Amino acid sequence: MSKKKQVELTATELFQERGYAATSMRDMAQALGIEAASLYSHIKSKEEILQNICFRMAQNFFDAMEEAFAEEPATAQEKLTRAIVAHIKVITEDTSASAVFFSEWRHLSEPHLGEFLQMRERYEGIFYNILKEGVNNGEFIALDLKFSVLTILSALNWTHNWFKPSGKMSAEEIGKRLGFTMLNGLKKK
Amino acid sequence: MSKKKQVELTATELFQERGYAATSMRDMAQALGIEAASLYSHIKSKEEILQNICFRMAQNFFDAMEEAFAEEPATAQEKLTRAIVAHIKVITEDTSASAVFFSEWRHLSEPHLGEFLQMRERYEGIFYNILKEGVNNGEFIALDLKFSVLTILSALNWTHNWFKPSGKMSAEEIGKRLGFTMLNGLKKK
DNA sequence: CCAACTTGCTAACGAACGTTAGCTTGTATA
DNA sequence: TATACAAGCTAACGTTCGTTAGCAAGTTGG
Repeated sequence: MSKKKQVELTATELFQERGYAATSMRDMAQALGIEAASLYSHIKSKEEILQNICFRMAQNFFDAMEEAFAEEPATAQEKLTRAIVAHIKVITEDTSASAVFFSEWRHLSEPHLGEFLQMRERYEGIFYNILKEGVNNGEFIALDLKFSVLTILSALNWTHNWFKPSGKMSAEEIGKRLGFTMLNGLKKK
Repeated sequence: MSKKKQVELTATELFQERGYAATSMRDMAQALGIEAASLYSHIKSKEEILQNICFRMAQNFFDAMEEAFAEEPATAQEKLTRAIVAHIKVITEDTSASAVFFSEWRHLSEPHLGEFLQMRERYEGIFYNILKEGVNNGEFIALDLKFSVLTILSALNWTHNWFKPSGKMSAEEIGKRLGFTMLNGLKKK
């Protein structure tokens, strides 16, 4: 692994744990066993690390979605399940970067911040369209689309807080369960 | 409103917007139209503000839960719905403080941090027990309890990100809808 | 009215921040 | 072998941070 990759990995963990603003270059350097000034042999700036994390994760989410829909599923339910599974897979592949992605983007400076927010909006639109299709073709109950997209993403996006690779459930399984819960609810029929 | 209350309110909004660590005393002072040093006429320290926010919100959540269960509901479903509604009411009553509560607690120093985490664990236990009761008495499908508590709380806890008092839905309505979605799912029967 | 308190200010402190500059040593390449 | 580059270090910069100290003016209460 390149030193630059190591720097980013260490930074990601520290950003997750302490937050971007509360993580200093000296913290990062110490964790890597070097001096803060030496970090600049590998990176341009502190923010460059954050940008890399945020835009890489954003791209991962879009890639996963593209793969999930490589072949067009027949139903909106299938689409939703696939979208949820894909989303969870990205999160669980790198929970630290996901955590940073979900909460530290606000520290991006312009124009990166604006770009990031646009990407996010586009991504949410994918879920919106799936739900809309499901409501329109009668698969889903009548619902407030925006509200429901946010509810689903809320449930999904907190996964990084508690997912453990060593835990009982695989990412696929978690995704499937979340999909099931979203579609069927908790109540016994 | 007392000046101390104003300081806390302003700080809450800034903490929400920028994060605790990235909000300086000078930022807060500026927003209040005074100098940073003057803040110390009203507060002891920066962290005192954060402590006040976190522990006040924690208490609010417990109070709301106590009120929701003033009379013992008959079913686990009713309990869950009440718990969800109560939870959402607290969040929507003060979305800024809620946002700070959910994400900035990590900046608390010990022993406050430890206390906070204990309170949080106790609160999650309430949802855990409701789900457990529902599963045991056959109201809910067999499920992984921990996973489901986290799913529900995930969905609920992101509400502060998008709830708008001026929006179409009241807090009660949002709570009811979230409860309905959790219990029944999106799928049309 | 006067003393005590409150609330603001300026000035400053010691510490911490992200980063640059210059140097040294090790490594790679022609 | 000599040169160029990489990767580290120390020292330092200018800036920012949370906070304290001392002062002045306004407010409150006896």
